[in-house]
Amino acid sequence: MPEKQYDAKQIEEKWQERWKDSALFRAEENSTKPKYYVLEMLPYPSGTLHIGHIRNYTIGDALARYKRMRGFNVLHPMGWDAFGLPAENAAIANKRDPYEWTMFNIENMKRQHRRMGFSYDWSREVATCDPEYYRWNQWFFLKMLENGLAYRKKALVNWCNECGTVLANEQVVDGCCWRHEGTPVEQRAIEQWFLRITKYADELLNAISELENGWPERVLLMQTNWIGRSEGAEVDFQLDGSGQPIRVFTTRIDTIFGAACLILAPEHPMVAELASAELKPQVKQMIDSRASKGPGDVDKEGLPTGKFAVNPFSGEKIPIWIGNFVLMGYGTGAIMAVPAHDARDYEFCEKYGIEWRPAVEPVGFGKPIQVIWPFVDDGLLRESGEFSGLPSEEARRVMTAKAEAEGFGKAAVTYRIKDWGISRQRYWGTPIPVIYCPNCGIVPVPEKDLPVVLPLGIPILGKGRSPLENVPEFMNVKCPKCGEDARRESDTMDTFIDSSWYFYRYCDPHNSNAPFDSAKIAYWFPIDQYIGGVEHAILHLIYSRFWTKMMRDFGLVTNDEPVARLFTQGMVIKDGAKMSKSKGNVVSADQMIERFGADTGRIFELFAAPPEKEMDWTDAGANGAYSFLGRVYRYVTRNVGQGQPEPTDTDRKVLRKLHQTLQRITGDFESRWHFNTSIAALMELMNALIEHEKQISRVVMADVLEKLTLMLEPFAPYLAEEIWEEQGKTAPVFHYAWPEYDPELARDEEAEIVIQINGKVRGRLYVAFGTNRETLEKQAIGDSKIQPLLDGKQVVKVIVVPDRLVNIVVK
RNA sequence: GCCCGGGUGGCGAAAUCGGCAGACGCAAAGGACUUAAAAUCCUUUUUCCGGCAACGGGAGUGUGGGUUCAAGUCCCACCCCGGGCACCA
Repeated sequence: MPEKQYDAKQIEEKWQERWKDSALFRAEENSTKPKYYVLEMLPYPSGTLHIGHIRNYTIGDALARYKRMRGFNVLHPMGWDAFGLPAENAAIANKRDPYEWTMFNIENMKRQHRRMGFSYDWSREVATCDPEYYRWNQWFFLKMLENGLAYRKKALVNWCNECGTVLANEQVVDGCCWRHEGTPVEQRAIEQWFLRITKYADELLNAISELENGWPERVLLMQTNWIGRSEGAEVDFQLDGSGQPIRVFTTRIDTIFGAACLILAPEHPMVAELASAELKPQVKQMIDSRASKGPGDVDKEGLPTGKFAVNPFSGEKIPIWIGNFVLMGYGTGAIMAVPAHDARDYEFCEKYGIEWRPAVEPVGFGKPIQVIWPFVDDGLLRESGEFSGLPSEEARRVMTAKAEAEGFGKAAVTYRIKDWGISRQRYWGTPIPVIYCPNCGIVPVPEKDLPVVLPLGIPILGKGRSPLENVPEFMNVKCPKCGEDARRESDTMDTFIDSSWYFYRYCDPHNSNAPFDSAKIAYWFPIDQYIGGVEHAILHLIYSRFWTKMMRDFGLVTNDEPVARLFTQGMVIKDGAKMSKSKGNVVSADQMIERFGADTGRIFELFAAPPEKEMDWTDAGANGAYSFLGRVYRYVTRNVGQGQPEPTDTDRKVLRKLHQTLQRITGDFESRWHFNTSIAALMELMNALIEHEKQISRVVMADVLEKLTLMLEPFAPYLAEEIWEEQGKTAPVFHYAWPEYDPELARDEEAEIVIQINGKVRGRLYVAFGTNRETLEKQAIGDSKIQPLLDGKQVVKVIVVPDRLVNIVVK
């Protein structure tokens, strides 16, 4: 057959037409096959896919296609994280309605996904801005409200002036808004809705050990740090005079005899009574200046109250200060400062000349050791009354017990994680389903009235208050309890709620009676492989785990965790630089496909680097991937039905290479996921096939072409389908089984034995596999190249590693 | 400051269990085909020394030490780069 030129565009358009609107990639409903749920994090519909997004989906799609060929019932869905600020900001900037803007983007990105050939089950597509989706956000919220997991309180919250809304703690980066890098986050006191994620803090932490096999260690570490469990004790100091207790939290109760002063956060409730009239303006200033401070170190500042507190262990009176570095939101908002054993306390007390003394000394060897203050490690207690001489660890136990027995303290655990503030003073999100009634107070919207539909086509103007406040048809409502005039909640939910459970909805996307059918969840969950960027290590991935545990406690699901295995792929950069709009180096999927084709993009993204590492997109590199695919296409088209009529000597060699390739790629899928080496293996196979092109028999040629196509399918599906058809076979390729490799065929004919002298390679032997040590040693020493080198030397030792090497140690 | 990653040719990388460092690709150089270009194909390509050559020899995986017959891989110290956390008491 004459060879044909590779025309990616023509091939890809042809197959897109055939795949369109077909049920080819649908997951089966009542299958006897084992299930496999592979999922890539759903995108925000920002407008266009670029080569950075594509990597994520290419990895997932390769896996989905491979697993189908391995006989799994694969669920591989896609959807849209469609609520959020960018839609609203675009609406303000371009006067476009957020709904229309979002829908337009979804259509465009879906077109790009199809063009890339990703094998999604589009019948399960979910867009989170669809009332049929977000009504279940509201439904969950009501259940949480009922169960005390959602509550409203006035709290200091993170406020971004640019967004004009509140941010969750997880959305504050370096003291600035995660979306506006230069905008410091302010602290404001606002009435907010919170979800009690802290109730699950311990479980979220403990279950991390069960995820260790499937999740990247660094993600688990980040979550561990984020939850920030810390064990210690709460201890009451008494206000000198009134005897009123001031509670502090400490992890180092063993150092309490070294407490030099008590320091309260400026927002601490007792500051009101402790601070004199002339001090109060300074306290207010301290609060304000910290609120407006950006990232970086804030200098420690303190204000003396002139009042004293009594140390419950030593009876000593120590001064009470107010300090800007003490956080109201952590522990009790008050600390005991032990400068001898804490770097921050040391800095503070040195600055203000507060006297201090040590309470713990290093465990020495009888000799006095030079101690550098502060000494923050454990040691032996000194000058600590009855506890002197005890090691720190024991002292903590004994002293906590004493505090508990005498009623001035107890063992306590605090967490860094705080409850999840979900109120956003924004339009484009899920309306929070509550009504404020002048008579009845907070009234949940009855379940039968869900969804509370977000009104469309409304004017979006300023910032600071939800645009919904200006929509009377939405705001004015009768109280469901008493029927009086009432108002709706105008805040909407944080969009991280949408993404906390979307992957459950994929299992039952059109259910109008419940968020999903629990039986379907029991079949599909947990997600076997989740793939996304590491930037979601704490936000999305901790919320999702929380949501799953909450649903489990409501009896909706039986799994404890949503995701069995997580893979975080590396970033895509362009010519060594980060892609960004301002640099103008963002390559859209469309541009890439026009120039190289979807298959080339997929192959190159996998080939250029292992998937967890950063990947540098260069057009020259992509060109290399293109010529590889061209070589494959031309080779197949000119060799279909060709070959020597009789078996040849070369057949064995070619089959060996084929089965070695199969072995490597299968191994990459099953364990390492280093698809860069999979593609390299395919290239090596092609090189070998080209080298031996004319010496391969017809039978072997047909076999090799078939298996080559099957192996290509997860990576370059368009080309695979095309050359499958060229071979006279019936599409689609992924309905055929992944080829098994034959270890007998894959094995090399002879073992190549390296002969070393003192660790340096000096020669080689070719022997049968399994040749014994004695024979190898004899042959190596007797080798004609080796003999002269041993002349006049004394052989000290010979190390023989069968099938690998012989190392002769000489003197 | 603390906690994770990582450092291998001109570049992206490979070496899966301590056993031949640099597979595969890019770029570069030379050549074939072509009126020409593109495309395609062939050859060379870690570095230094010797040789017309086949080839031979030395060095080499951030730096310095160590373990071992053998180290990119294990151990200790340090340097640099990337990421996370950062007054969390």
